[in-house]
Amino acid sequence: MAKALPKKADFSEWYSEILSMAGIVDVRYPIKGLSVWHPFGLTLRNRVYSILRSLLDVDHQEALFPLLIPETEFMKEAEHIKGFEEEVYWVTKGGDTPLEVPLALRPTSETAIYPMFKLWIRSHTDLPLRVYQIVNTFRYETKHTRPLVRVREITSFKEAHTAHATWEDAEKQVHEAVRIYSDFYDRLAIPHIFTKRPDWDKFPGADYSIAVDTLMPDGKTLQIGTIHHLGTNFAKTFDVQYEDVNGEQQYVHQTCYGISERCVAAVIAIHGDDRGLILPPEVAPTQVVIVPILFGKGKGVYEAAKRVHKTLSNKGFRVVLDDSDERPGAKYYKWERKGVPLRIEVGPRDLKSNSVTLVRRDTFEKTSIPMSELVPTINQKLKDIHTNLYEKVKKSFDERIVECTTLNEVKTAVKKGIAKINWCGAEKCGLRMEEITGADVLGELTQTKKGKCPICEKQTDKVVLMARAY
RNA sequence: GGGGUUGUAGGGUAGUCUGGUCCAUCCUAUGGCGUUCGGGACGCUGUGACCUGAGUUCAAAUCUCAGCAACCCCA
Repeated sequence: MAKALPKKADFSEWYSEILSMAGIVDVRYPIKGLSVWHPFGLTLRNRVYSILRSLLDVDHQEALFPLLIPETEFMKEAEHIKGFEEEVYWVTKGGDTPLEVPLALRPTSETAIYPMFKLWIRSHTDLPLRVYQIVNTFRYETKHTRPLVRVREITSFKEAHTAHATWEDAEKQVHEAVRIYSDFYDRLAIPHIFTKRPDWDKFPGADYSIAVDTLMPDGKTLQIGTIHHLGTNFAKTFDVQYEDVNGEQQYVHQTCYGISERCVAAVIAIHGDDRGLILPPEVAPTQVVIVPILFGKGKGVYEAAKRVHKTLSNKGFRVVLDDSDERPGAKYYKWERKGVPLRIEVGPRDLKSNSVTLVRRDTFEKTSIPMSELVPTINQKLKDIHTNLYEKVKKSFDERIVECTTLNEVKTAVKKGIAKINWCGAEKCGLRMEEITGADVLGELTQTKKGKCPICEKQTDKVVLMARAY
C-alpha cells in the first residue's frame, strides 16, 4: 500500500499533503513563503488561467509591466503606501553599489502602471482603457504562510487596470468585473459570493472594494478575488488626465481587479475528497487515463488500449495511456489522487465484447461502453462531471450560509460557515461585532432585509456576511 | 508583535545530555532483475542523510555563536 492521504476531515493536513502527493507544489524551497510549481501543478494552473484570459481577452488587452518600481513612484500615493509599506521587499544595491533610488518588488502594480497611463491617455477617444497582466508579486507576509493561500511570492497575480471618463463608467466596469469573475468561478465549479468590503478593510487608495469569497471545507472563507473602484484617487496622484469633448482636461476614473493562485487553491480544496483531487474536466491536465489490464500474454489488450488512446487524442481529449509496470490497483489510486475525471479500463473481458470499462472519479460509477459509442459518451460524461461537481459543492455552500439575528447565532454559524446579519453600517458597530464573535465582517450584500443592528439596535436594511477568514 | 521547541536519506525515528564505538534503523521512498497484473503484489539485490556558515578541538550529527527553515503557545 502506498502512503495514505489524511482524511479530508482533517482539512489542514489533507491540504498540505495533497499538494505534495498530487504534485502541485513543492514547499521545500528554502525560503519561507515561496514554493515551486511542479509540472503537473503548473499545467493545472495554466489551464485555470487560460479560462481567465479568454474571459478578459474579449475587451481587455494583455500587457506586461516591470517587476521593479522606483521608490519615488511607489511613495506618491499616501494611503496606498500606508497599506503596503510593511510588506514591501526592497532592492537597494546593484552589485556592491547602493542604488540612489531603492526599487520595490511590486506588491501590486498600480504605481508601475499609472505613470504609463499618464503617457498613454490623451483624449476621451483613448477611453475606456482596459489592460491586464499575469505576473508575480511579492509581499513580505508576517503571518503564518500557507502554500497558494498566503505566500510571499504570488506567482500568478492576474491584475486588470482600467481607466474611464466618468465615475459612473468606472462603476459599470466594476459590475462587468463582477460578471467576469462570476463566470470564471462557474467554469471552475467554485461556489462564490460577492460583498462590498467595509471601509476599514478596503483596498488602500480605493473609493470602495468588492470581494468575492468562497467557503473552504473547514468552514473558513477564502477571498478569491477583489475589485476596486479607484475613483480619481490615483489619477490625481499620477496626473492621469484626458481632454474631454469640450476640450477640457479631466481626471480619469479608474478601477482595478485581481485574482491570485488562490483560485487554484480553491479548486483543490473544494472539490477534493479522501482519495485526492477531483478536477473539473475543463482544467484537468489529464481528462482520461487508460489502464490496460494485461494478463500473461495480453498483447491484444495493449494494442486495443493504444487504439483507444489514439481515437481519443485525435478528438482533442487530454488522455494518457498508463503502460507502466505497476499493477492496475496501484494505478487507479495514483490517478485518482491526481483527480483525473475519467478512467478507462481495457482488459480481456472488454476486448471480447468490443467495449471498454469507464469509471467516473466523482461518483466511482462504473459502466461498460461499446467501442462505437466511446467518443460521445466521454463527451457527455465530462459534462456530467462538471455539473455534478458544481451541484454538490453549491449545495454544501448554500447550507453553510446561515441567516442570523443575534451575535450568539453568528458565533455558532461561523464555526461551520458564513453568518448573515443586519448591520447599521457604522464602523464602530462593525468592529464591535468582530470583537464579540471572533469572526470577520466580510462585507455587505447588495440584497437588503429589514432588521436591527445587533450593537446599536438602529433600524437598518443593510445585510453583512461574517465568517472566520483565511 | 512576544515566547518556546525543533532541524539526521523521499517520509518516520534512534543517537546529541556525557565529542571518538556511527557503515544506525523502520517504511507506504527509490534503482536493477525475475515472477505478477479487473482496486495499493512478492522475492532477491542495491541506493540514499546528519539545515547552512563560522568557531572550539587531535577529533563535531553531538559543544558554542550566527543565519535560514519548520512547528507549537500567547497577544
